[in-house]
Amino acid sequence: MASGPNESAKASIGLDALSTSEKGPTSMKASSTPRPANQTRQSRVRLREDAIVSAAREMFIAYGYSGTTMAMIARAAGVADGTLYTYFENKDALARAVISDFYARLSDRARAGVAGRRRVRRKLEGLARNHLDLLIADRRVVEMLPLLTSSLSEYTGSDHHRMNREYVAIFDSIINEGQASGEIAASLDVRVLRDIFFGALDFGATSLLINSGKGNATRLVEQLVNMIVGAEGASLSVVDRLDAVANRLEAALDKGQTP
Amino acid sequence: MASGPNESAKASIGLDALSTSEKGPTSMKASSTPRPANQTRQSRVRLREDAIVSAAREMFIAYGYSGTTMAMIARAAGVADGTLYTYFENKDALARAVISDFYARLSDRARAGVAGRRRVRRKLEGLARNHLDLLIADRRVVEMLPLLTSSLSEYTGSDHHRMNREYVAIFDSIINEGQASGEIAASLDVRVLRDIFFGALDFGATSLLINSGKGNATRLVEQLVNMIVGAEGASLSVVDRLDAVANRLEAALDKGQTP
DNA sequence: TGTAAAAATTGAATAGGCTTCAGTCGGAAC
DNA sequence: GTTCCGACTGAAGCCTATTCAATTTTTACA
Repeated sequence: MASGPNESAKASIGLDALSTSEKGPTSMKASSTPRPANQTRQSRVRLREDAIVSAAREMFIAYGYSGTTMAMIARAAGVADGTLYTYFENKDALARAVISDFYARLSDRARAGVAGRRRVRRKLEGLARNHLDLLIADRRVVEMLPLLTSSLSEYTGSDHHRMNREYVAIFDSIINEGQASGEIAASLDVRVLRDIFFGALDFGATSLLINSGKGNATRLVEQLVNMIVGAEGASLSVVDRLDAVANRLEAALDKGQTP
Repeated sequence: MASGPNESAKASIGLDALSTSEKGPTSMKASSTPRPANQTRQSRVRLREDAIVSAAREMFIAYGYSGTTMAMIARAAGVADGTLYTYFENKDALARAVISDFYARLSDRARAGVAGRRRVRRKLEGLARNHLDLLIADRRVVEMLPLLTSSLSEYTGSDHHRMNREYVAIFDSIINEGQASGEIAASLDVRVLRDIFFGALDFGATSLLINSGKGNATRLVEQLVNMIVGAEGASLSVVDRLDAVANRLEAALDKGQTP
């Protein structure tokens, strides 16, 4: 419900990265000597891994992190308790896999949503809407993240950090485009815009859930994008525009006077 | 603003509210028949409660929620394990008390910081800076919140919800003032501004911690406030109006030239 | 196809943390 | 001085994450 069936490759990507970095059951031998006979096993393993992650996601969403036990996940995935530990080092690693899966879906959808749009404003709106929708659907998954990063120094360089960077790059490139075309004030710092954009959506998602809002999501997205694309931040840019107006008037006056 | 500043009583308020709603050791008898002799005992109890909450906060900040055990808190507070349960129903309730304490401090500082300033812009800057600083200092405390609200319906009407509303009221009143004076575009929805303001600060705090930023906090606060107070949402319309004015002047000049 | 090696799976046992509760302590009331 | 009552204690109980020896399944190879 919250997520839906695994589209195709997207989940695999996130999980691939995890299975090798966390504690994948796939041996190095398998990757060095890919034999056809191995594929069947690998695909079976992959399938089971997917089943475990899916089961975990559903349980986490339904009961929260501390509210779901490993036994519950095992039962839901149709495996024994111990089997979970063949695929994931511990409960935290399993939760991280769920989050990675979420990120992969988020990025995929974001890229798809942005791709079809021409104007910077529309791209930002699409990105915001997609982010907001997924955030609302999988809120509990996202909320687990701070719990799992015991120290920030350890977060830096982690898989999640990488995935987050990749995702944010989509936003950055839109901002760059907007600043190049003049639709977004060049005086605004991309890093600050990031905080505003994603922070507002994060908070907005929670607000919407608490107030069980309906059309409010649209209002939030619209006003948020307005503040960024309207060339707003810049009282500076207002000054610039005043300059431009003055220039135009002067030019017009000059033209009129010369003859 | 919203209420009176309680320099000394602040922490007590939050804890009072908790100790009665959670599982306070203070009997109803005590409040119905306040005897002088009782006060000593009560004050001792209050002191111990404070000690437990302080110890819990320090442990939570140092080791995170799941990383701190009740035994650790008990040792740090100088009491036996079981004593914790005389004051708080369980680990979650203790964590909630820590968060309530944090909220109380946040509100007090915010009111104090805003009080000395005249201009809307300065008030917002003060509020933002205070919020950011405390968020960075007690990040781990704040991160526990989503964990403790198992269901959003249960959050509504809770102590935290009430405290959050009180705190946000400070922001709201500044926005109202700004919109009345024209410094903030009236077209901007307060609810959306809230999400942007607090969301950006929340995200910004994490960003700053990850990048171990220095002067970046100031930049974030400045640009964020700029986007709100710059009369931005309206900056579009301001720009439009300037354009319109320029057009009219140009047209008038052209007309004057033609003859 | 048959067999040995390797991988995957199992679930009972272990370990550790939250929570309880029967018993002890210390001050207040009279 | 005695009784009473709430505060306090810490060992025991329970629940859950995690381990690991034993078992089953799969693969490799003759």
